[in-house]
Amino acid sequence: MTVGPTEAAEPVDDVLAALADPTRRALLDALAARGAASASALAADLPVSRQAIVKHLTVLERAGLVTAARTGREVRYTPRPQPLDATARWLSALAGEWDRRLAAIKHAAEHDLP
Amino acid sequence: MTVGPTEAAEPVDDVLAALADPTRRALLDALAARGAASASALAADLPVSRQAIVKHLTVLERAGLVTAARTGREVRYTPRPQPLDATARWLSALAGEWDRRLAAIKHAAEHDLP
DNA sequence: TTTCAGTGCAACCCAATGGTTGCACGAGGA
DNA sequence: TCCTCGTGCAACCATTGGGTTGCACTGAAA
Repeated sequence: MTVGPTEAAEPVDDVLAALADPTRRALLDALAARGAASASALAADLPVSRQAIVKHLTVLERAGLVTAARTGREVRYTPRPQPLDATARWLSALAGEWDRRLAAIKHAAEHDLP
Repeated sequence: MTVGPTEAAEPVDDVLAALADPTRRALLDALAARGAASASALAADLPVSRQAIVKHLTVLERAGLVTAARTGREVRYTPRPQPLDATARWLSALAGEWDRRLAAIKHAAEHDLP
């Protein structure tokens, strides 16, 4: 699972960083509601400038959470659920690992030092 | 599920923000490996100062990912898997919702505009 | 062909944040 | 009792990052 200290370029890194910003989450919500939209269209909904939206979309694209597709003079962005699901699984696995380790330590404590 | 734009004080917000930092993830890894440890002990493992560790632990505690317990003159921190699991579920549900919406939009496009 | 909506690029601003050092304080062990 | 280890607090620094404004470019409609 490679959760160890040598976690350089962890795939979930970009996703977590992208999801950490509330504006970005709102942006993803708006995108998911429409199915696909351009930066300008999204800027009309959110209380930030188009340029800010574009920056966020770039971050989201690097995280694989959206894909960009140019059609004529506009660029439509579409949400991608896959990395979301992958990260969910990663988190879940990590939680499981913690549970295991903590249980093992507790068990050892109860037996070796009574 | 309240994923809407009025997502003030979203419970996963703190968790995502906390998990977004790689140093913090390494810190959690070290903590989970030991089961529990003090800030000073953790500082011996990671390449940052104790004070930096303390700051990170504060963030993690606010996110519910660790709990602090004082024993004598030292404070031992213990990882808490629960918010991790909750966030995993939240992400998974969000991914599911995206899937639903995108499928519905695709379906509508194929039928209403043939 | 002229006009206009949508993008792309760049410079700039300010607040948040990860990190450091220095020092004072309190609890335990020698 | 004295010394020491682990904390807590505060000031401070550099960088990142979210956000804005301004301008140049391009494709499509009038």
